[in-house]
Amino acid sequence: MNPATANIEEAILSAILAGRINPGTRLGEQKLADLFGVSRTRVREAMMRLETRGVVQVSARRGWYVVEPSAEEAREAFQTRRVIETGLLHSLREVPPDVLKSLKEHVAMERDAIGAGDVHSRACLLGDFHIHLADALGNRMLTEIIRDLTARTTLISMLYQPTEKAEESSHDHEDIVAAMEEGDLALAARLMDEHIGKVEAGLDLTAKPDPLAGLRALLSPAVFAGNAPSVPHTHEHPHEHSHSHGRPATKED
Amino acid sequence: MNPATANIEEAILSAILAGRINPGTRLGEQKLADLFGVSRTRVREAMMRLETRGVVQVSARRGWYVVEPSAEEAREAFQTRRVIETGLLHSLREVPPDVLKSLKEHVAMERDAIGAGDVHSRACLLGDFHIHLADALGNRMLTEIIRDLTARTTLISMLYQPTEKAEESSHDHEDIVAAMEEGDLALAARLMDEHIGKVEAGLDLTAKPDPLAGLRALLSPAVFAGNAPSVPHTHEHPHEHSHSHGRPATKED
DNA sequence: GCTTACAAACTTGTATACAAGCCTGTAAGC
DNA sequence: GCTTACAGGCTTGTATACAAGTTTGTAAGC
Repeated sequence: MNPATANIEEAILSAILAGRINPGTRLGEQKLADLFGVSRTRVREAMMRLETRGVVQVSARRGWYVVEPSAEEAREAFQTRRVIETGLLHSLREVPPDVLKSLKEHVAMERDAIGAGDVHSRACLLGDFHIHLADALGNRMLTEIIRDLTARTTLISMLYQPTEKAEESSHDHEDIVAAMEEGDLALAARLMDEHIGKVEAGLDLTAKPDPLAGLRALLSPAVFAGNAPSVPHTHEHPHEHSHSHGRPATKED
Repeated sequence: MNPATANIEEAILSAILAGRINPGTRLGEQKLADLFGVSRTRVREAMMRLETRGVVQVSARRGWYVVEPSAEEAREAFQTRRVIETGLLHSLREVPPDVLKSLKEHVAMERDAIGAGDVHSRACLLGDFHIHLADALGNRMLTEIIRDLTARTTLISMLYQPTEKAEESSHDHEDIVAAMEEGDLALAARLMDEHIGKVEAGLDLTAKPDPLAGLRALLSPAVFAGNAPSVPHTHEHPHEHSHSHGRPATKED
């Protein structure tokens, strides 16, 4: 594949994984072309690839948007992750020592980031745990699949997660690795199942992603008393939610 | 997505799934554009999407080729399928009656096709069983993932499978469905694991895909006795193997 | 007869121009 | 004051032209 196109694709995907791009964000072709110093053609290629991978969508003649998964799609994504990640642990007969070592190191880094209050790298690390696990197996197909799924669940969390549970997630990861170390992979699989279930349960999927949520929060209660001032022109695209209303970008696990 | 692009993508993918396009086949942009009555632009879009999905590859300024998975990639693909499909069965608590019904119908169709000696639809059906299983769950993400994986394993089978085992595969499918009917999903998962393992074991991954295999078969032993006639010009691309040397296109399961 | 060099044809890579549609801002009419 | 119609700007959709590289066919030289 063209290296420039691959770079754009990778840059956007990892920005999503790191929680640095919000769901619903508009990605204009020309703007990205200028940003990366390439022509629109390349950007379009990258976008179409990302569309195939399920992280962006095109709205005809309006632009490319980072996906905003529906509640239904969220359920599917978590189900899929559960199937694959428990299946992965179940299919293992034993855990290679170097894999175990690198997973333990990863969990240690999670703990440190949480202890240091480093919100950003914490968010990255928590999502990366699962990718790291797949990667450690040396199966690139599986790694890529899980990467794409993680991108989606990251976006889902940004839309639906009302609370942060970084400590709990990290603890779960620790327990999973401990079970792997003891060679009890069935237990590890069960813990993973519960872990993903917990994360999913922590979401509020009934709360439809509300494009106006950020706006409403700004409006005073007087608005609802009848004497409403006209909604100020935000010059914001109706689909482009600014989810950047203070809540740190946390990943789903 | 553009409907024309989607059509091309779908047409090529399903042709691969049906075993009607061989691995290594060259897919020229202009040729496809003429065939589908669209411009090269659309064809390129479809090709890039298929590349993301892992079924075609581009060779710079030479053309697009249907992938020829290496032995290593073949192992990864089967491992991935095993992980996902056993994970899927394990994660099920119970099997909805309508799903069971449709799976039983599918297996019956397999039997009929085998009985009737209908090689082509048999090949289609055997691969479709797995897609059908995922589809029956109503999880579109999982279905698409398995579809892409099945495309790859289909190509792998065409490259490496020395023998056909349609009856055995269909029997395996029957047993899996039977276990599902009895509600013993752990058994179903184990059977699935063994089934995929059997299919993989049936391949000869040591036999590297040989671009000249088809050619050698045509040459008389005299060729190797020293007085070799010059190899006839085949006007065939060096990478374009004509795997269509008699063996019916069989899928891996 | 065999090898090597060269030219022509063909294929993809990339950019750009223009077409088509959507959104926003403004003004006219009620 | 409010609604509706319209124009302008902006963004993607699509095709096409040209650039760059690969393969193939041919002929000259050894």
